[in-house]
Amino acid sequence: MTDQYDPKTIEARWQARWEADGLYRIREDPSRPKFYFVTMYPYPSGDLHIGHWYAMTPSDAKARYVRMRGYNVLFPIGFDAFGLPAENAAIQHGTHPYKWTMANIERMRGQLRSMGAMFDWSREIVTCRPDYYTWNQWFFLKFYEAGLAYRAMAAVDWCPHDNTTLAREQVVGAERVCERCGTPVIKKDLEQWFFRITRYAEELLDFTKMDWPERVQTLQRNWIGRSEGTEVVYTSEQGDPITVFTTRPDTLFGATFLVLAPEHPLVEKLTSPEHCAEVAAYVHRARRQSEIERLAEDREKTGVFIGAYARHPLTNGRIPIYIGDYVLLTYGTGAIHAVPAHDSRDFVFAHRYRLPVPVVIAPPDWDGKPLRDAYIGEGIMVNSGPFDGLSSDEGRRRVTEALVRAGRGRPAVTYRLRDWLISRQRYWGTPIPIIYCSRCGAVPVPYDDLPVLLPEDAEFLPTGESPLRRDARFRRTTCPRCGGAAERETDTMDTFVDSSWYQYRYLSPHDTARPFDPAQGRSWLPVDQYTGGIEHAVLHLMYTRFFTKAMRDLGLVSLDEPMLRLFNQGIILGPDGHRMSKSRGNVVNPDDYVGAMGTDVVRIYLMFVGPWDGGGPWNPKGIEGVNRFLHRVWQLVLDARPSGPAAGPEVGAEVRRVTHQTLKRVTEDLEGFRFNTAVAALMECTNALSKLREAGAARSADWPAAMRLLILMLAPLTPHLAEELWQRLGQPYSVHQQPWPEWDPRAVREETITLVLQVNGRVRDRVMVPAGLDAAHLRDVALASDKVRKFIDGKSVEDVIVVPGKLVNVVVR
RNA sequence: GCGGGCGUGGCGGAAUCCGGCAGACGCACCAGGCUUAGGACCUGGUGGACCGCAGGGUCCAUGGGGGUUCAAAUCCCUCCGCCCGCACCA
Repeated sequence: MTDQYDPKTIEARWQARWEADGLYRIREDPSRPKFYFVTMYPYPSGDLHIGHWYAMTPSDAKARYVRMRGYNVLFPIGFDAFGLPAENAAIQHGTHPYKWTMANIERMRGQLRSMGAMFDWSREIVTCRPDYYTWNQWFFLKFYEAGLAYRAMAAVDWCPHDNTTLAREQVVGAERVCERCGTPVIKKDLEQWFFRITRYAEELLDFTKMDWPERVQTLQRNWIGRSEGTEVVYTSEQGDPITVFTTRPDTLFGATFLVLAPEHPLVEKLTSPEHCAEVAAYVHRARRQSEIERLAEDREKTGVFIGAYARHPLTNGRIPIYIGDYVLLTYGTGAIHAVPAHDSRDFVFAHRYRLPVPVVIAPPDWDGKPLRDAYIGEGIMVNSGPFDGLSSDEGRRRVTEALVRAGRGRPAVTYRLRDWLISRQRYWGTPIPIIYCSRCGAVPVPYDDLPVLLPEDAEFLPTGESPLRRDARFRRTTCPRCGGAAERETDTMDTFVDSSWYQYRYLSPHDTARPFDPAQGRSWLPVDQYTGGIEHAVLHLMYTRFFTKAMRDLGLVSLDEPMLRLFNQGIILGPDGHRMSKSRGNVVNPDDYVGAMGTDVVRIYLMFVGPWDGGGPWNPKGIEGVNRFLHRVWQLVLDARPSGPAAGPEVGAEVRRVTHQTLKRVTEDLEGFRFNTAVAALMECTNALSKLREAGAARSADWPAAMRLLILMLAPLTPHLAEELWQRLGQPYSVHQQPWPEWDPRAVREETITLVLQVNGRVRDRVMVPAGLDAAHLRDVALASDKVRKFIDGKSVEDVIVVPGKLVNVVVR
């Protein structure tokens, strides 16, 4: 009898040994190809929960597999340590965000180590430390110099609960709530800092230089929202050009009025004196309305005539000008021409204000009568002067050409993407390195003065104003340009700035001279494999692409994209099928399971539950299955009792076949992140070997090699168990430095196959035949089968389809 | 409204890319063994209906309907249901 599998003991022992040996400390090694593997770093919220394990342990398994494939794998870890929860928790618990964060990090370090992952801890980063965030400030200054960072007054999204502005990406859903706390967001006019991500809108649409999931590409593409169309220039009767954007220039002759956004700069100038009061009231209401909860917003299209007219660029027709809050200042040109017959919103508006609705695209089967609804499809142009009879497609081109010739328009592209608002009126973030001088204006902090340190003793209760603003010692400074009294910017940066470039900092986390060492960059970049949740599809994953492109244009890297391959794992739900949350009380603590059954069990169970991108509910029962499996592996490998009769050579061949077939499957599955089927294959293999051992296989000369193969295949998935078994078989330390085995095509090959015999596509018989019989032979085998003959009896054989190695289908009539 | 995805046993899922034995692997369940007993463990069974004492056999079945094909969970069309993203975007 062997001793029992005791994960607690062996896991502690091997973790200590690996740590002592620096087994996972990575150095450059020109003799091996590099592989840079990054999994999204955690936010130090307190305890590592099962979701972290679900994200990280399969990543670790894949990284280990790649390492065994001969690559020099860099697999770092760090902490996304700035952000609101720290501040909120600190307020709640009467502690300091720094203390709270660092205590959490300390606890999570221990929990992360308990995963047995091959993180290279010597490269750990913590973003709330000055040695990290100083480089946020450095990037800010670089961006500022390049015109990629700018300050502007804008109506920004404001979360009244968190008391801070949000990036547009952080406002979610039709209800427009704060991504973090779910509070409905309001609008505020504030002077804020932006990163000019729109400069890269077009390039961000190009995904050809990497291999990212279709899903993420689609989300980003939708978010960027590219529209091709035409800019059309109308002219007010006072002579002001009024530019509108349309995707349907073929409907230009149907435009019967213009609508400007209430905030449009021309509104004040164009409004006639007798409409002034009404317009002012509407503008006021619109502005107020945007400050009221958006939930209450009705979808009615309202507007006000401003008493002014414009001239149509092609017909010179006289067109009334309205303002309406359904026109957004921030999209297109902030003004539209309304084509009520062919746009639903304009249709409603026109009916409400009794404006004409001329049809200029004939709907199919149109009877010439007024439309009951806007016809938004394409068709043949009518009532459009010289363009009558053209198709929409042709019309779009020709109308645009006519506008260009007349100097009244041009082809144009518009994006939905807005610049990235990075200012946050909170304490726990990177101070924005800008100084305001009454004489010199906004002055960047000189590089030599970095970092602008976050004062440790600031009062950080949220009041809606930046906490730093009330810290006079922080705020008051002198102008770096003129030396006069000046004030610091008191907003801090969005924490997504931190995560936009952290993969570069891992390369040289202790470099005090620059954000990262370019020599290290040349050895490791780009990230070969990135793993993390889909929830960052339009946030982090777009921001980091932007950062890399900006860094490229600043000459810091020679990459176009930061991460070549991306895999989005799913989310693991509570046992009740709901998202885990403290309030629901369904949070699964991995420590309980690790304590009871061991790390390796939890690791392999998370990989086994289903496809990694699927996620799903945690089933506490299911983990027993893999626990049994690991115990069975232990028994199989170590139980030396001779069992069964002495084996013939065919048993050895079968042992080889089973293990090499498994090796082939596991290799292919790990390549494709299909951990669940890899584990299933290993279970089948173990089951098969157990049976074979009963037939005497343990005495065969092929048995020891099979055991070694089994252990090597388990090494990425259950690193401790594999190391222990490897040692007990007397193999050299460490199993994690062994090359991944290659399967032997000869061993994999079956000598006999099960040939499926069908009649008219229905299975009627299965026969064992030697592998490699040719089609004619297989056909004869099929026609010789009694069961097949029973079904062709009395009918004529029309055809016999032979798929060598698989099946024969006899077609009868 | 626009865009994307998914529907397979009691459950998680496999086979879907590239058409070829549907239900791998595991959970749960049932029966048996072991045990004073329970648990653990081991062995076997387990989609449905029907026929047979039995060995076994027949039919049905991958959300519904249709199509292509010798052959469809897989490809195409259509409907239904669920999920996700965006949303007054001109």
